[in-house]
Amino acid sequence: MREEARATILDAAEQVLAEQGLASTRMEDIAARVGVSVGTLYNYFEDRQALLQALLDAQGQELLARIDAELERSQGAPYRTRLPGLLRAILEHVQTHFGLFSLLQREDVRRSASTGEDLARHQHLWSEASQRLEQLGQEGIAQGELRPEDARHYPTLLLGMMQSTLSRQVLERQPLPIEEQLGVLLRCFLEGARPRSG
Amino acid sequence: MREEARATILDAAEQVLAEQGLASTRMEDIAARVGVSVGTLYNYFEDRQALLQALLDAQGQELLARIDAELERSQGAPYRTRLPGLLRAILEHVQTHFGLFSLLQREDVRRSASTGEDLARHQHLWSEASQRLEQLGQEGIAQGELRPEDARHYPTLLLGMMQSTLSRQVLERQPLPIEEQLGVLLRCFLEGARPRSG
Amino acid sequence: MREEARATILDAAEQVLAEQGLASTRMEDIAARVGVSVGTLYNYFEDRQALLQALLDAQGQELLARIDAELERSQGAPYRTRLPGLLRAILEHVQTHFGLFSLLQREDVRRSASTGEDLARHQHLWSEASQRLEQLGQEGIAQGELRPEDARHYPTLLLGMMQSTLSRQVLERQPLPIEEQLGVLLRCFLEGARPRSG
Amino acid sequence: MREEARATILDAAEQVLAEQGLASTRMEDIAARVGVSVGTLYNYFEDRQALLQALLDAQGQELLARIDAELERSQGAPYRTRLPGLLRAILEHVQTHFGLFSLLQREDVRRSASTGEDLARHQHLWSEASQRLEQLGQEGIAQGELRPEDARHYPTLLLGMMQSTLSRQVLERQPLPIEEQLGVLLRCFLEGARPRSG
DNA sequence: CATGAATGAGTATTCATTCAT
DNA sequence: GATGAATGAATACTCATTCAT
Repeated sequence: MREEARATILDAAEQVLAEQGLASTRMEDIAARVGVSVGTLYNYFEDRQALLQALLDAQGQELLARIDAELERSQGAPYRTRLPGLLRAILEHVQTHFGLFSLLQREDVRRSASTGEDLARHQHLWSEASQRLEQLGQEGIAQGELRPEDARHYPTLLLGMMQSTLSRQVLERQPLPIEEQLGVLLRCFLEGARPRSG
Repeated sequence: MREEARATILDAAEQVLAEQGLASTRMEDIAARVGVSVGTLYNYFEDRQALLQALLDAQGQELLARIDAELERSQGAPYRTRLPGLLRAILEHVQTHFGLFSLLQREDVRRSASTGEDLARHQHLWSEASQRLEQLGQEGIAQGELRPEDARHYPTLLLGMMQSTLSRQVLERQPLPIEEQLGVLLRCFLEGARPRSG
Repeated sequence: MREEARATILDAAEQVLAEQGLASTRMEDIAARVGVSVGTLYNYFEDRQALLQALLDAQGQELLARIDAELERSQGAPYRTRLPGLLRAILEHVQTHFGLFSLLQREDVRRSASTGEDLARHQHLWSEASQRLEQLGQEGIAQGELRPEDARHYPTLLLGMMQSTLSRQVLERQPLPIEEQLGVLLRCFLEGARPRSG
Repeated sequence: MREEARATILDAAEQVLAEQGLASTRMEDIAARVGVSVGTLYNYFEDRQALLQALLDAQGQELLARIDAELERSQGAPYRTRLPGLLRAILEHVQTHFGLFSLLQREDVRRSASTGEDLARHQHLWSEASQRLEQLGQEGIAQGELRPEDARHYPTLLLGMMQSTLSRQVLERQPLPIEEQLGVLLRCFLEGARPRSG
């Protein structure tokens, strides 16, 4: 199966990339991890760039699929219930693929592309995810759970808080249980840092 | 002046880096931007790594200096006044050096260091900035302006929101006036997204 | 065959080295001589230093092997017969690889090694060869053919005389038949320059 | 004084050369040793090659002068007395400048010269020294102290024995007193290694 | 004359990519 | 389809040399 082989390669690529970083990951490293020779990589991907791109695309698709699945699952539930579910889904995905998630926001991928195609894809993923969050946000507003004022910034802010939280864990090598992260995020996002009187 | 020359080089390096990205910035590009030959770069910096490191260090120092200056200026003022000032200082700096700011969170810098020294420096900058934010946060708590519960996460969350906001502007090529960003950040951070009744 | 390829490269390297000298032999020169591209050299040797080292090692091994073979062959024969055989073996080898032989006594190789490992190997080769000569010398003493007094200097002196003889031939571009060299060496070493009366 | 400055530079050059080797001695190293700037070096020597050449020439001249002085001093004395004096003079000189002496036999110097001029000078020094030894040898023959048969090889052999003796001392880091070296050399050269009966 | 910052040609080394087997 | 040796363009870095001060 062609697709199976591609997936195997992408898995290996993600591992190596997470371990060695973008710049120091050589095609041979990936091949070695898969257990094949470099030539084989080129039978499945046009070139290095295409492989990386495919990896990012795959990750993006997986994340979106996960988001959609969660939204599907919780359909009809109230915003207060759906938001935590969605955030947990994202947190879990991003934590699993943290190495790549960092890469997603990195410029190399953008820059190293001769065309601006990569940038477009990245933008696309980001905006797709934002859209889902925003849609849910509309529900929140409709249910009186969110201030409508800053609505269009909520996705960005939420994603930013998630990322910095995860980054900090990596830097300090102190992983936090997902539930705790979730609690902090929800409290701060929904209630704000200022005490609510009464 | 040796220091002057170093600064000139670092300026050029920042420009080129922001334009071309870490991976595709060659020493010759930087030299060309300064208007000197490669050899000259090596008269001022041990090697490529040292130059990049010096650049990051300089940026870090500048940011911390700016933060400290602002804190100094607003000393004694109430938290509600000081926080916006501090955030504005950070926003302005980061916006000015956005290209590099992205770099700061990129792994290449971490990975390419054999010793892991870079990681340490990055950690250090990050934690220094966080410390300042946290100290101010303590004031906020003391003045009853902040919930003490999630205090240790506030710096991380604030920095994360700032970064994602800036990232989005870059991706969408729609710069936001600083005052507006500030407004969104303060409202969301302090008041939260959920409407405050009454 | 990996070993075959390595040997081919080493052969080419020796030629180029002998023609151009250590300092002006570029990796590309060697590659060109072999008829491959530079990259290929690096498929077989870690780096320039490793290639040179391998070359010296190979030469050393070959010389020692030749010495041992000759000693083996002449085993049991009287000293007066064995010495000429041994010297001829050495002379032939050194004459064949004269370019490299000069290199062996050159400092670059020593100095360029960060670890001093090269020095050790050179010492080792030199002392291995000396040992064989010394052992044979012991036979000579036992058979009453050598004064025991300066025994420990004989190997050094013999090797020195051989080298200077060969050097002179190179400088003056007047090669001497091996048999003649052998004659001079044996007469001078054994009988001395002062006439033996009677 | 122009000549004085040149001499100072050459002294420094010899030191650095002996310490670091030909390949790793940079013009700046020499300048630093003298305590001047690189530019100054170029005020006294055309280029690096010229400086090195001047150094070798100076050494050669010094050695020849020393030999001539010794020959002058011992003029009229019997061969048996003059030879040790001459050898001692050479040994002392070579031991003093051992670093350079090694260099003298190295090919880099020859090869790195675009013209074959260096080779010529080296040949010249070598042959000048040999001539002196040979002349003395003629006396030895005339006085019945030397076999005439191998006369033209004596200088080469003597110089070779001296060099290998010195090399060995360097390699083994066990300096030998000059008198002892002299003894070994004279005995072996004059008497040979084979016992003289009766 | 001395200085030493600037120069830039020259080289070792890497690694994505190809293609004959 | 898999292989992996060969390729060679690309790049960091060095250091002899120059020349304005």
